[in-house]
Amino acid sequence: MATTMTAAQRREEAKQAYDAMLAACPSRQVLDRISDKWVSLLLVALADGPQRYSDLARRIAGVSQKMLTQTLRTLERDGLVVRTMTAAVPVRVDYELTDLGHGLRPLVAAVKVWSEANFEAIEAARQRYDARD
Amino acid sequence: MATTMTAAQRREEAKQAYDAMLAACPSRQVLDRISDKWVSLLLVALADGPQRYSDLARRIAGVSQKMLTQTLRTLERDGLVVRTMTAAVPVRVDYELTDLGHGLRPLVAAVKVWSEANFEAIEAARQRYDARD
DNA sequence: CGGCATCCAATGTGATACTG
DNA sequence: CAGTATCACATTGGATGCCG
Repeated sequence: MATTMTAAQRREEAKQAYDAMLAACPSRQVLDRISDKWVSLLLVALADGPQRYSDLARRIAGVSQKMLTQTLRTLERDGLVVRTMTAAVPVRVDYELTDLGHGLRPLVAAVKVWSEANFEAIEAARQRYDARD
Repeated sequence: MATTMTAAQRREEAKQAYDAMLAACPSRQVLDRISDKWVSLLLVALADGPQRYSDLARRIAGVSQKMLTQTLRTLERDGLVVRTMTAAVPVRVDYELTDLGHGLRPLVAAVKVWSEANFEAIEAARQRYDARD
């Protein structure tokens, strides 16, 4: 039986090692969280100040209602964004970066700047790679 | 017929708008690319210098062989990493950051530092959020 | 207007087995 | 050692309809 357990055991160990690393390495969780397609985009969009839900939906072309709401919820939960609801008809909801969110903003901005500066180099590298044998 | 087309039309327009934004906004593509769970981890792991494939697999606990290879391939294609194969028995393959990759490294490192510094604040925000009614 | 719930298709990811 | 190939499954994400 020992041999038949080996695979499962290794899997278990690997998973535990991963979980342990997750717990021991907080940056991993945060890194995973902001390594989200829409998070960075949203952070950039909110950099200009408070925005209405519909404004965000318009500014971030291609985002579905579901993803926009979902992403905003996680950002709110993580304390990076505050949601302000104004009771009126129709309802008005604004989203705004918190201090915590503002702290992350320059980092995302830096990545954005880097991306714009090095986009051509990456594009060239891709073409070189695809053209190779 | 005009009414039945509306939904499809809106979808088409949205997609075109998204594609246009992708083309017009290069940072979007790069942002999406580095907004990958394993890319940032790999960049951090490679910061110390060249690493063998098996070393990387060991250092980044929880990554599957498939994801490791796949991520390394895209990084190589994007010109952020170089792959060096040494013909021997057994074969030896090393991965190393390029100049381009090194340029991105401090940015990822900054995010990592921020994550470690603000992890507790985020954790606290989550608990506050989850405890709310 | 700003959502939420549901269903469904596409994609991502992992486990496993096999190869030079 | 450093992969590739395949299958199965989980997650993502979009479409749609309904609600306060």
